[in-house]
Amino acid sequence: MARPKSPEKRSAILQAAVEEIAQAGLGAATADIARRAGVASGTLFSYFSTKDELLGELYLELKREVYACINAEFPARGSLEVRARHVWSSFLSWALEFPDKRRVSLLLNVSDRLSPEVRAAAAALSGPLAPALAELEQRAARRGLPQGFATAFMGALQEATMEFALKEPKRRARLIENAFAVYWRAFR
Amino acid sequence: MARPKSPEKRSAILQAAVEEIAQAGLGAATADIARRAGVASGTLFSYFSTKDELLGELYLELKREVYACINAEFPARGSLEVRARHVWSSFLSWALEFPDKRRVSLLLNVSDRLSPEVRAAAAALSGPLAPALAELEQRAARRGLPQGFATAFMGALQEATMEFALKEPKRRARLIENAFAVYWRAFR
Amino acid sequence: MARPKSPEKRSAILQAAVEEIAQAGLGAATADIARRAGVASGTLFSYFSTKDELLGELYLELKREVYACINAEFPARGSLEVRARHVWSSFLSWALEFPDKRRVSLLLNVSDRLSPEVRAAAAALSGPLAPALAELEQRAARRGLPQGFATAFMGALQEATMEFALKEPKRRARLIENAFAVYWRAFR
Amino acid sequence: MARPKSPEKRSAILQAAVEEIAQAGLGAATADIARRAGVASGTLFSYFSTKDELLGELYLELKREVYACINAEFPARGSLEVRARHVWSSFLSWALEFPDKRRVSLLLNVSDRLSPEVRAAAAALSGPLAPALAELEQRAARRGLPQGFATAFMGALQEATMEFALKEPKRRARLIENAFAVYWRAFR
DNA sequence: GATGAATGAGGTTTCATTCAT
DNA sequence: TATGAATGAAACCTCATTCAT
Repeated sequence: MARPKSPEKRSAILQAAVEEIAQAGLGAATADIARRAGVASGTLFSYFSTKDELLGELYLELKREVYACINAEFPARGSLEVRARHVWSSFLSWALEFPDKRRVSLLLNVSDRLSPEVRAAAAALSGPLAPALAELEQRAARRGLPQGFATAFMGALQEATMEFALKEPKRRARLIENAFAVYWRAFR
Repeated sequence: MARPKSPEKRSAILQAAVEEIAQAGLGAATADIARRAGVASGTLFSYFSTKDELLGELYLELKREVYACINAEFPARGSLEVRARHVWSSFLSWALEFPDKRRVSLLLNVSDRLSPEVRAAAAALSGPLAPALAELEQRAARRGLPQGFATAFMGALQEATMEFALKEPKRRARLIENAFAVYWRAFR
Repeated sequence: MARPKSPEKRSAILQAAVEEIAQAGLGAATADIARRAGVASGTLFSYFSTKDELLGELYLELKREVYACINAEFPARGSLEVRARHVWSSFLSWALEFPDKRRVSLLLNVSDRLSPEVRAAAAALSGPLAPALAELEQRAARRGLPQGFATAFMGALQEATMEFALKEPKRRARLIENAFAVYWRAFR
Repeated sequence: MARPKSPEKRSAILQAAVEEIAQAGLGAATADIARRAGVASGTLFSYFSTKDELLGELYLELKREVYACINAEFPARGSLEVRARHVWSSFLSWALEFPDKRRVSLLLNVSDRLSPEVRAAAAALSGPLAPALAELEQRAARRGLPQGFATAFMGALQEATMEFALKEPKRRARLIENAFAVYWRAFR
């Protein structure tokens, strides 16, 4: 199964899935996704043998995209604060530019439809960003917090920040900076 | 009246919904919920006319429960830090004691199946806890953060904390305290 | 079953059935009928052991009512034309005064929910009106038409007349008279 | 296209609907209709998106059929009597040949499940038959009867005739002719 | 006798997936 | 390979009827 003959079609399906799921939730019908992608409903299943496989691939694709975005122009030699701020703001840029993708990513993350394999694969995707996170984790550890906490915390705070940034686009830049200050103060 | 509609049955349905949804997601079948509650499938609809109504009531019930838990023994005359710590730890103990309820609450919150009315009703439920949150918001405002941010931030950080507290029950108490320290440092 | 302790309740149920069925068709829910009648849903079944029994009784009641209306002031000694005209116009008065009852009667008649017994009982209800119809049948027979045709014809023509009388209440009286002329010309 | 949606299947569903509804009324289950048509229950909904749509299409199909039958060999240049007699007898032969279809048509007509659009579309279907009916209406108008009455009257009388023709197939031809004589006498 | 909560079969409709074309 | 018609399990919800109170 799943023999991608045309990468364009594959992308079209994934993109259509984002839009459809952002609107209708994970219950979005495969037929609707296929229609929006401009392919036949059966075709979808020759690219993804199962709806769950589609969801898994979609999740990985979205993760790949965020990480690509964060890793682009990553100031690998900057101070930890500089690197942390980069992670912070480039993720938020991406999330604010593609709110549908972010919502789908969240929905998938919270759902029980992602196999452990997919979750593991997603975790392995972070790339050059990883060392910076590791340093943050060290600081967290010094404060008696477990491995992974700093990252989870950043994610959670970004989540909260997003919500407000979407409501008030005008103050967006300031909000992002001020929220980072909160984060940084906690770990400095 | 022949037989009053029994509050026990209503509770049984809500409780069954929690368990079923925690396991199967919001797509859990009403028939399964009814079966688990020990009532006929039709009975569920005489307590909640619609699946969406059931979900809404469930959400409110869960919110009522957390707030009841937080407001119990609320140190209304303590310092802000004391009150914030109370909110922090009593919420976490509820969430850790009833992880299913927390998960369902989260699932509902993220979903698009809650009517604006329900969301409004849920927001109106916080009670004596409200003034403490308001004070936290004032501090956030002084740091250029929008109204509501402090609360959202606390929620987000609790979310992250939960995840780790569930993984390592033994270090739970320490984790909760340390994570609060992080929170407090950010706003102090 | 079916032990009518309170004739008022029985009537209330039948009246409610008329209104509910006129609006919602024969699929009207017994619970809705009961509610409209101001009795408990279970009570309905102590007056009529089955929905079909209710429908049958309702049909008979309606027939009784039309016939009572037609037979009141029946000009038993008038010419056939006088008597036929009386049947004609008194039926139409009733039908126009109680369009709901007429509609329900029609719906029941066309449906397959009336037992042969009920149909037979209904046919036996016509009373003093019968001889007049018998005379009309004789005339029809002289024209090579089968037993029952004249009556069925009158019913069908009344049906058509009703439809127009309901649309234009102002010309009602003239229409009724003119339509009778058509009927009478056919059999004179 | 993979496989064109087959007109045979569509017809089979409509035909099955006729049979099932003739027997069980408009409440006939879609699943039963599908089974009788030899298709899966879901298939029915790919031909007709809703039960009501099925009913509407069925009504139109039946109307198309009667009109086709009446308009075949229509003596457009005959006298009004000749043309009226053609309408009369061709309708009756259709109705007598397909009593189920006639019953379903009647049931639908009396029900409240036909949208105004469908009723309008049905009315627009009469074709070459229309002018003849118009002439009949003129005659009715001269007798003080409203627009539409002559047609409704013919329908009503046919209804009555049918009933008897079904009971006594042997005298059918004579009955039809004699009943037409009654009609014609009324308007001559 | 009256009530209305409880029942569960059955109704319509959706949708992931298969497979003939 | 791509198509979309076909499938049928399963979902939500209704309702006639029963029966404890």
